[in-house]
Amino acid sequence: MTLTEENYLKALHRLSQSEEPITVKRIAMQLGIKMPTVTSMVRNLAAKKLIRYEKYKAIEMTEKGRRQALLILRKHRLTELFLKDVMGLGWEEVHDIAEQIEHIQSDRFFNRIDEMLGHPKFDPHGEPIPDANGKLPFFKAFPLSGCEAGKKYKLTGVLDHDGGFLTYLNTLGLTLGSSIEVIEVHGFDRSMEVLLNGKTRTVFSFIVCQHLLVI
Amino acid sequence: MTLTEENYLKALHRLSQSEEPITVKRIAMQLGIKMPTVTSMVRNLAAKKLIRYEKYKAIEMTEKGRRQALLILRKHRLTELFLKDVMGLGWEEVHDIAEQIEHIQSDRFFNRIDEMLGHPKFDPHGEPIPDANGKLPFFKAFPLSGCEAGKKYKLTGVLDHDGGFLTYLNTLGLTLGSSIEVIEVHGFDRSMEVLLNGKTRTVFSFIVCQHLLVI
DNA sequence: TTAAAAAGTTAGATTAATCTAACAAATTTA
DNA sequence: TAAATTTGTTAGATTAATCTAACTTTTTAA
Repeated sequence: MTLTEENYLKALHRLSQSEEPITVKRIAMQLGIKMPTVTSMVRNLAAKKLIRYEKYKAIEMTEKGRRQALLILRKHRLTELFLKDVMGLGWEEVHDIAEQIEHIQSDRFFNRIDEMLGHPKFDPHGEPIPDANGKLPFFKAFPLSGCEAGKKYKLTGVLDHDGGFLTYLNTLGLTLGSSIEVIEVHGFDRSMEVLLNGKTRTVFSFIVCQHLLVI
Repeated sequence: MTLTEENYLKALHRLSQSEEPITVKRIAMQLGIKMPTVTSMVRNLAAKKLIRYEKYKAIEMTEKGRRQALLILRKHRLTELFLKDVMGLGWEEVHDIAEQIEHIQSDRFFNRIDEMLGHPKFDPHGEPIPDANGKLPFFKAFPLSGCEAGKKYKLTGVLDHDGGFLTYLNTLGLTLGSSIEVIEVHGFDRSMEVLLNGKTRTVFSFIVCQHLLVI
């Protein structure tokens, strides 16, 4: 596959996540190119059985196409985590670099990254990381705000990457993988009494709970 | 610069290291492509002032072209070291991956690699690593076998990457950056009495000395 | 010193990815 | 439902990087 084809597959996969059908127009907007360019590329991708395409009809990904897209997504998400956790780069700068590294062809390289990160299942946005076969786990991380009192969860991601919020989590000793036990949920402001890592007891406002992704 | 242009510059730089003039034929062989392809590309590179080119004459790199080539070489060599020392991949497998990663566009990424490696000046083949401005140090590492008694050197690379040799160096506590003081050189077998890191005293055979690169 | 060989160039074709202009189909709306 | 709008396709051009075939220049060697 060429680099361009890989980028189309990624865009296609992203578009398939919404309810709207995948159209030539949407692909063109997603990639910032013109519609005729898309028309010719979808014919090419269809010839390679990566998508199903009929003139004037909505486009669908095939199982093969989805698998390829997820393998690229896996490389992208593992790379982002690696750049951040191993190389110490900031969240705001990792995306553009991962966008380039995701096209590197080397199983050894990405498997080693996966190992060094301890085979993570989610990226810090709470998005699941596809496995080496391009398969996704059935479940997805959800915000702590929807959780029940008396249950225990694991922090897998955050939805606010602002310095302030992350610093706040750090002072609580809360990192990816930490346990969060919900002791009580206060109805009046939807704040939560929580026990962190079985040690620290504190209160999370509803806003905070909305930004913490757990499984 | 396109990926292809970067690869031409790398090839050009490598060819410029030998005594032979740089010809269309040699470039074509180096890159495994046909001569007419090279002819058109050298016209392009000349238009960009990266090389000097006149029909039927030998090709020369300009200062600008050399600088670009060295910046790519810097990325390549830093990447190789990183893959090996930080990610634990083997010497035999790092080249192909570095060949791809050297084209990543991100100063942050490579500067961070440089930092994590402690700003290495040489790769383990004894080849100097160009600095962030595409400048090479004036000197190059040389084998210990040519060194004088009574002087102190720093280990910067090895020419034998066999497991056995490296294990031998490890048991002596010798790593990149270690100091080696030559106490005496025995004329009859050209072996050397040495003091390692100011502590361990031992004897290196001529063969060993030939495989240790120092400055 | 000229003929043969090697090296280099030109011309023209090909492929991937893009574009604009013009036309066609599908959808929305009056 | 017919006109207007939106969406999609075709046709043909462009650019980068490559090729083959044919021709030219330079070098080597008889």
